[in-house]
Amino acid sequence: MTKNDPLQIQDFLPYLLNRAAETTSLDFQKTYKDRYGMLRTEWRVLFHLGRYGGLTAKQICSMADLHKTKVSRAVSALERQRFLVRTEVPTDRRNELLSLTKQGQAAFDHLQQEATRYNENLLTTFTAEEQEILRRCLKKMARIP
Amino acid sequence: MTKNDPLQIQDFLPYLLNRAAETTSLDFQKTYKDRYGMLRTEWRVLFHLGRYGGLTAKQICSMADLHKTKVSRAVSALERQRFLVRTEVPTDRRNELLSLTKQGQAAFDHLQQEATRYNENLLTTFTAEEQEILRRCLKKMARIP
DNA sequence: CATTGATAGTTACAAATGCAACAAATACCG
DNA sequence: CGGTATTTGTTGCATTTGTAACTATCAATG
Repeated sequence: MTKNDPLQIQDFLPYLLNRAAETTSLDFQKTYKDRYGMLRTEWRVLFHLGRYGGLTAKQICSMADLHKTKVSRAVSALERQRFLVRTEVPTDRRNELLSLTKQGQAAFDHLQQEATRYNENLLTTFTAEEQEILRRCLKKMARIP
Repeated sequence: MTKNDPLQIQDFLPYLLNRAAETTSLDFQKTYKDRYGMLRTEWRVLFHLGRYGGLTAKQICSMADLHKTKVSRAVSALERQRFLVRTEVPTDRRNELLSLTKQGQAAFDHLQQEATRYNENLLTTFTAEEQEILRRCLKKMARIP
């Protein structure tokens, strides 16, 4: 690709990233949508709570780079389905500590396994070096430290 | 990462891909949203038309991996803003050939330049080898031939 | 050609999202 | 203290999206 060739769409990274993200997300969605009735954001919140334990909505917002309204609604949905509970933090009653119920933990355990399997399966087509580079480049573009 | 370590969220590719896709898409959106009043799908359709000339909605669907309703609405919006026109195909009046107006072509020319610049800027942090691997891995995951 | 089936594209309705305004609690500062 | 500003989280409303049903045209088959 010389500098003056017109840009191919498949070389435009936001486009490529969106397509890869959609393809893989829709694939993996099969794992949780029907069985647990979760949306993508809910799965993402569940994953954070399962992986990192009790968190406040604010913490999830910044860790997952999600807007607070999206998190607020995902938390409500997960609460409604009894996957998590809120507990007041007495020292600052603006915060609510979110933690998984037994049922939420079970769902997380299962989905984490599936996620691991999906991920490993996806990565098998790449060499170790490619995996390493891919991860590093994606993190940089997503501005994840 | 040994096989039995729990999966880190930042190593789960659908998650990483979504974050990178959102970050870069929102960045680049600054270029077209205010100035041309386009949404992401509309920019995507415009890009395809500008890059590959007259196409039918169906062709755009399969090339861009977009659902036909999304394309239909994007086309209507682009038409309303006089970025494209539809012309009947006499041999099969179900098809409509979509082509850019002068104004649409001008917007495309400008945005393609911006896209190239944005892309090159994003890629400068990577080595040539990394760029190559990144592109290849993303295409494979997006199932782009 | 008449009937049935397929294809291109649109539309109606429900669900999800983004944005701004909001309420409640706390922090800051005279 | 008392008032203003910040922070955490929710809600209302407009916009966008997904799904399914729909229209219009064409193809295939008897």
